[in-house]
This record gives sequence, C-alpha cells and structure tokens, in this order.
Amino acid sequence: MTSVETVRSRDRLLAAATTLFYERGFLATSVKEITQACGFTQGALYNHFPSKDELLYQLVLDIHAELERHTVQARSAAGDDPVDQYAALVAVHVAAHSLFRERSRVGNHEYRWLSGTHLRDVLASRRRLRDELADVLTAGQQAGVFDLVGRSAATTARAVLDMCGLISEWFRDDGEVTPTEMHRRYIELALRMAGGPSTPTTWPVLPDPPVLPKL
Amino acid sequence: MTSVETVRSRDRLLAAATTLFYERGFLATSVKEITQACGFTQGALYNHFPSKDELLYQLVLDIHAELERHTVQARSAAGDDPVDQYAALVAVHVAAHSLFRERSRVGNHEYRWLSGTHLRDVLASRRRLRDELADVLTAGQQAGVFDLVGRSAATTARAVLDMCGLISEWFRDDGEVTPTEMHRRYIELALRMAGGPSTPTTWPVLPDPPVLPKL
DNA sequence: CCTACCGATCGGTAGG
DNA sequence: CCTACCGATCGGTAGG
Repeated sequence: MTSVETVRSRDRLLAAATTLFYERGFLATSVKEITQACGFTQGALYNHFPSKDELLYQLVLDIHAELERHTVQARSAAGDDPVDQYAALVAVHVAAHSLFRERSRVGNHEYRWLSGTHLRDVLASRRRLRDELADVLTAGQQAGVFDLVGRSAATTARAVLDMCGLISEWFRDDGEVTPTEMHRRYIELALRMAGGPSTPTTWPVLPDPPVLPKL
Repeated sequence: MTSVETVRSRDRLLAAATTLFYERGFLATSVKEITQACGFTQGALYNHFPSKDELLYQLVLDIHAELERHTVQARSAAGDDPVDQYAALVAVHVAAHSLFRERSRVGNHEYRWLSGTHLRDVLASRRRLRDELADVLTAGQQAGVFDLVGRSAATTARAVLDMCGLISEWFRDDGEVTPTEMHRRYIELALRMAGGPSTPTTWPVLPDPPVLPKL
C-alpha cells in the first residue's frame, strides 16, 4: 500500500534535495541535511529510496523526462516551418534554464555522479534532446533556410544547448534584464548561429511551467 | 630555503591534482589520492600547502591568471580592428578549452568550492575576462561593425564565453572534427552572434600552449 | 518514521 | 617526507 502521505513525503524529499543539490551539489549535501529539511531524521530517507544515489537518479531522470516532454510538445505545436520549430525548441531550453534554475542546474550538473546503467539512461536522454535540435537544424538546412557553420548541425546544436544550459548559472529574476527579454535575445542569438532569418515568423511564448513537486 | 626539489614536488602535486579534479572533481578527490599519485604519503601535501582548499585556490588562480595573460596578449597583437580583436579573444578561449581540457574544466567548475576572499579573487578574474570581451564588442558596435542582440555587449559576451567554456566537456582530439576546424567554426559562430562580418580580416592562429607543470 | 549504531573514510596534525 | 593518530562526519542498517 502506498498512501497519499507516503507519496507526499517522497515528493518533499525530492524538493528538498533539489534545492540543496542546487546550492551545494550532490556530494556536499548529506542525507541528514535532506531529511532534516523535511523535519525527518536521517533514516527516513531509506523508506523512500534505497540509497542517496538512487534518489539522485530518480530526480535527474525526472528533470530530463520533463524537458523531453516539453521539447516534443513544443516542436509539434510549432507547425511545419523549421525556423519556427527551431525557435520553439530554443525557447523551451531558455525558459527551463531561466525560470526553473534549480531543477535545470541539477539536471545539467549532478548527473555526473551517477554510474552504470543510471548514467547511461541520463546520457541517452541528453542525446535525444541534442538530436531533436540537430534534426530541426538539418531540416532547415535542407530547406535552404539555415546556413550552418561547417555544414554541421551537431556543432551548432551543441553550441546552442551549451549556451542555454548555463543561463541557470547567472540569470537572476531581479536583474537588469527580464525573463521575457532574455528569452527574446537568446532566440535571436540562436537564429543568427544557424544562419537563418533574424526572427521567426511567430515568436514562441514562454511554455507552461514544469510541474514542480508540491511542498 | 626553497630547493629545486621542493618546487618540483609542489608542481607535481598540482599536476596530479589537476588530473584528479578533472576526472572526479575536488570533493570526490582525497588528499591521499593526490599524494599517492606522486608516490608520497598523505601528510606530504601539507609540506607544500596549508590545506586542500589552499591547493585548489592556488591551482585555480593560476589557471585564470594564465588565461588573462593570453587574453591581454592576443588582443594587443590583433591590431586595431575590433573584429580581429574579437576573433583573437574567442580564439584564446576556444584553444584553451579544446587543447587544455583538464585545466580549463578545473578552472571553470571547481572554483565553486572556494569561499571568502579566495572565491572573490577568482570571481574578479572571471569578471575581467568577461569585461575584456564585452569591451571589444562595445567598441565594434560603436564602430558600426557589430550589431549586438538587445544592444547589449554583456549578453553576447556571456553567451559566447558559456558556449566556449563547455567545449572542454565534450571535445575529443580523436573525434570527427579537428581542433583547427572546431576553432574555425566557433570563431564563425561568435562573429554571427555579434552581428559582424562572417570572417575576420585575418584568422587567428592557435595561440601558444599554456605552460603546464612539468611532471 | 525514529533511535542507536556500524565500519569506512575524511582532512589535518604531532613528532620525528 | 613518513608514521601514527585525532575527532568528525559520512552513507547505510537493525530493530522496533
């Protein structure tokens, strides 16, 4: 029997771990800190996860799965134009890394501490995200709307994802630039990198917020 | 008295730490592993550094200082054209992160474990590196050769440095793309991002290799 | 979900 | 530069 309370405790542990991993990293965060943040003692974690590593895996996998869902959904909602599809995909990454910094940073960094099949699963998801972007770039090049550096979709996809992924490191909501303006600038940068038109036919709106664990 | 042997032991410890921090990160590397890699026992580290943290500080500061030296030198060697200066600065970063992945990755990631004045010193160096790039972008915009997204040198400088900094995460010498070709592609991407001409008047050559500690 | 505890490992030190 | 050792903390478990 898995009660509602059990699920809620599990989600609270994941939420506390997200914040702590974001602030200090996985290795510098102890099981005691995670459980105390939820008002539990250390041993309580093992009612929900077989190990600290397994908690990390389930958290990181969920972050990646959510990004994949948004990616697939945004692309199919963008219509047939490769430029619009590309802008929509970039928008998903910019939004995730500026609006949901904690989850994004944890997803982008802490998966390194995984190993074996757990690491492999996450790397596979990351590859699918890259391939999704590269596919759109290739389609745009074949349609003649993009002019890729080195005629290589892989290089541009990598560069764009790298530049978007690090937004979570420095972006602040209360900074000089609003999320909406940063969103616009990064889409424009990404379009320039692809050698496409300087604007999409329709600007993507900020996608729906990812579902966060309730506290 | 600081003998030649003492200096060499210190440099060997720094070199071993560089490789281990690159492979596993600062926190996951023990003092025992660093000293054993040099054929010493654990206590030997404290003949050269007051603490593990201080070793990290001296290593990370040296990595940043070296990058700053190359930056200043490359810019002054590039002549008066902002486009050439920009290409030269980007070239320094691409070269550092593709040819010297271990030092670059350690410099870009492990400084997070520093605190207090040590952290402040490194952040100041990183800011100078960003400002150097932003200055060139601003000069180019005022000269009418660049057209910056959001008319903001800061945004473009950040995006370019982020995209270059992550080259060390995935670039392999034995991959499909040679260092020279990757170098060229990233300079071209950076020029597109700045809204400049698609090529500099003179392509930067790969800069001199950084001085690595001798083993 | 808690209490009490395990062995292992950590960074650092004393004394030579 | 080594040997021997310190207290602290770690992830994880047994038993309730």
